[in-house]
Amino acid sequence: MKNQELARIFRHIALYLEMDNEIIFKIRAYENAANSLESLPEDIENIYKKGGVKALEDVQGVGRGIAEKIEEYLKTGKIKHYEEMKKRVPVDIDSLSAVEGLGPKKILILYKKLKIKNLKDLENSAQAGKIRKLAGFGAKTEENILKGIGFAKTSNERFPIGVVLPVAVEIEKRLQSLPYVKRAIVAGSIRRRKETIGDADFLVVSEQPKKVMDYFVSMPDIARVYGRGETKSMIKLKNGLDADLRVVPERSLGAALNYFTGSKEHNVALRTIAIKKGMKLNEYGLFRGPRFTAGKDEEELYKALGLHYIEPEIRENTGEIEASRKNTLPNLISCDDLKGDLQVQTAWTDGANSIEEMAVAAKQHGLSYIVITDHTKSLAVAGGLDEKRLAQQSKEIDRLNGRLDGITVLKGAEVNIMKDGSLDIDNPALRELDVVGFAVHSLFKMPKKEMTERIIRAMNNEHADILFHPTGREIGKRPPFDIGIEKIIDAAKETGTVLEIDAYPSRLDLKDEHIRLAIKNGVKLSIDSDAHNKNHFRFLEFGIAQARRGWAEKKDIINAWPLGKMKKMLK
DNA sequence: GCCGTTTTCGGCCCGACTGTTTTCAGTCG
Repeated sequence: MKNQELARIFRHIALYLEMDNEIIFKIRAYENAANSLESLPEDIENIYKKGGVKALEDVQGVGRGIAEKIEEYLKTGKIKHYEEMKKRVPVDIDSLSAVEGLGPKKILILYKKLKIKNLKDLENSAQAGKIRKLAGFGAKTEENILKGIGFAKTSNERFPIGVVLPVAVEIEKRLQSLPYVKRAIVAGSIRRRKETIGDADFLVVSEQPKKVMDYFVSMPDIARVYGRGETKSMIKLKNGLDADLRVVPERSLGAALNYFTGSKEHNVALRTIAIKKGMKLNEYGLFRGPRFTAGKDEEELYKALGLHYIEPEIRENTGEIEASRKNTLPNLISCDDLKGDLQVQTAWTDGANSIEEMAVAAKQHGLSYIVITDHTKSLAVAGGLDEKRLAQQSKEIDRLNGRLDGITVLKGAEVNIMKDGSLDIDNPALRELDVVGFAVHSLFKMPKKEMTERIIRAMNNEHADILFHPTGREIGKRPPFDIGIEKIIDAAKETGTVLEIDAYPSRLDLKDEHIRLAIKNGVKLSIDSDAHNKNHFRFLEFGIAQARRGWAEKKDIINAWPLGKMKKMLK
């Protein structure tokens, strides 16, 4: 899929245009196209193959000019215009612009005056004291560049939501406990529950902003202070996470929360609506001329714009605003809607706790049923179960259900999909299970066509109920398998197979846009913790967030249904 | 360069902080 490559090129073109002092709107057009391509669930090459340049122009942010550049890239692997730009200013634009405080204008001057092309050149010139002598630069800038180089390696890093959320909530609590703080809220991509987080945004209501700033920039776990102003400060924590804090007056809380929650694209769209209505929207409120119209809370703000309230998880400007205007927003699944968990590992294989311990923990978590899905025999590293051991486990589950109260334990397995698409447990044994989960755990690098066919063949097994972690990715560690997700979704619909949203923080698989695509095609989903110990049921929260980002409703998620109805959905 | 429930031409989101400046450009989100 070339979507990301093209997005990166258009981002570079935008930077080069900025060096040339091109008008801001042309630059934004390239950035918009890059954003749009990055979040496009369909393969741009497919779109082009099906409908040519005309179809490309239907993509948001892509017009005649950029469509032709996409075509050129798909046909020749290059974009002439871009190649010329690179030739004229041959610098490593990604790594240089990753240095905090270094943008296209400064990069151009550094190249022209000092022939700086990459981080190494930059470091040498800075250390030699050459940068401070350039017009528009100074000793402070040089110092910041040197600091920035040290941080550049980590500054682009994104952290899984599962790692960041507890840290952010902790800081939120600390801020909230200060006597001069009225409200403290985590906003930004954390509030939108994006799967990975670039930085943490905190919003505070206080009448003593200076005191808040003092506290924030001197917290014990800070590695660096980027900036500190009257109402805004930026820091880096020792764990590598960047954090921003803004203080606003109370009447602006809703507008500020909306602004700092984003996404940027969503905000821009809202502001455009405000302008069309003869108003102005910023983080302090919605204004008609000098008159404050709305902004104390978000509901009032959306209403004043002629919209229904939009949940943070879907504020990505991917159709939510239109749906809000027409009052066709989804009724998103919520945190307490889940009744069961359909993927749970135990000490029978690579889990840490017994079946009973997992069942008790699940009940405490508010669930009324779980499925035990230990690995199967071909996954030797996990001590996978064979048909005989599965039968033994089944007897233990029967005994346990006789004893347990308020929670039902179902029999299942996480069966391996073999190279040829067959399953590693025979059909008579599968028939005995309540829920057959199945997944790829080997030969991750198969070519796209073979991998897709392999999985689809497994989906056609008469007992195969739920495809676990369908794309196999591990965030920050392993890319997804090369598969045709559209074909998998079609096959799920045809075979009545459920697709999983694996809530394990490093997986979050399926991802949001695939969830939305699956739902659009009438495919049912499950949200499972993939728990490997009794504390892992809390991961369900992240799966629900992921499902909400994919516009999922209760009716789409089979383990939000009562046990009887859920079982009827299975093969 | 994109886009259209004002428009196929004339618009295009808004503000904070820093550093190097004597009033602002560059960068960031």
